[in-house]
Amino acid sequence: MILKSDSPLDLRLTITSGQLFHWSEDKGLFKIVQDGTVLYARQTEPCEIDIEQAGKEMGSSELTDLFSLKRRRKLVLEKLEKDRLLGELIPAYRGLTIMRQHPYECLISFMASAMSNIPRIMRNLRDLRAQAGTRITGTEERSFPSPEQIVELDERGLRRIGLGYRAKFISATCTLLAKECIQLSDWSDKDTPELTDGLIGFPGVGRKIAECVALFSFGRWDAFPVDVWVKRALSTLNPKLRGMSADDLCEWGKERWGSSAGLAQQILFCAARDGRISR
DNA sequence: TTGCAGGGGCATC
DNA sequence: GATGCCCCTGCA
Repeated sequence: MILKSDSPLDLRLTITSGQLFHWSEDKGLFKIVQDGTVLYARQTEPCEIDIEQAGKEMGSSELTDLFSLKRRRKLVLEKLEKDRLLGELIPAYRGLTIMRQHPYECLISFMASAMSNIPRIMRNLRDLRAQAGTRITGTEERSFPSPEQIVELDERGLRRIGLGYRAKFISATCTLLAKECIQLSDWSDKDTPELTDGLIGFPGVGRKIAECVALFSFGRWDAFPVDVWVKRALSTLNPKLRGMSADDLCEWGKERWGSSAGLAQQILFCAARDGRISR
């Protein structure tokens, strides 16, 4: 299946931008595992991605949604380009978009990311899938385990994977999800503050993770997760922000960029990580 | 070898 | 609101 975008869409930039953990690459072919599906995606043109899949088939509208192709990204970028802090960074990240992941998988994945680093996070999550997930037919991959499967694995199993102190939180959150039969997708009707407050209700989930889940799985482009990279980027670009707490910077970012805050955040994160914002 | 930081959160003060 | 602790890894 061919996915077409009305503006440049950089598959590599998007997949490797730190928003998604369940992927691997072989010579430009990206394999993405999510929600019982394995996607094999390749960039064919600047605005075009070729996708094949195995397991639970996604329809074209679901794939369009996954890559946020219905969003007016061009308008968002035009707005950010006029911003004094971000303007010069935009050309390098024009093809970057925000994907829309499965909410539950996104939540647990970002819980696993706390005080970690990307290679380790991806390894932990790959091991978690391998040990507790269900085989996806037609592939060697296993899906992300359900809350029940993680509860069964137990905190000890999660610790053996190397999740450390995160194991207790992940186990407790999955116990809650299973016992209360909570479907996070039912939370789509909530406005963003209500949604993030609800997510913060889970053990081990604070402001940062809640904003990530709102942005990366509920399509809330008004969310603004602040991690150490974004914090560093902001204090370099605007010294007045130095010393502000992550929570205050979160408010500041939402205030400044509104419905474009999420993409602004992702650009700041990538630029800081890529060394484009000199310290 | 040791020390430290890495996409946080929570309890305690 | 600040501080210490949670657990593990990779890197200097």
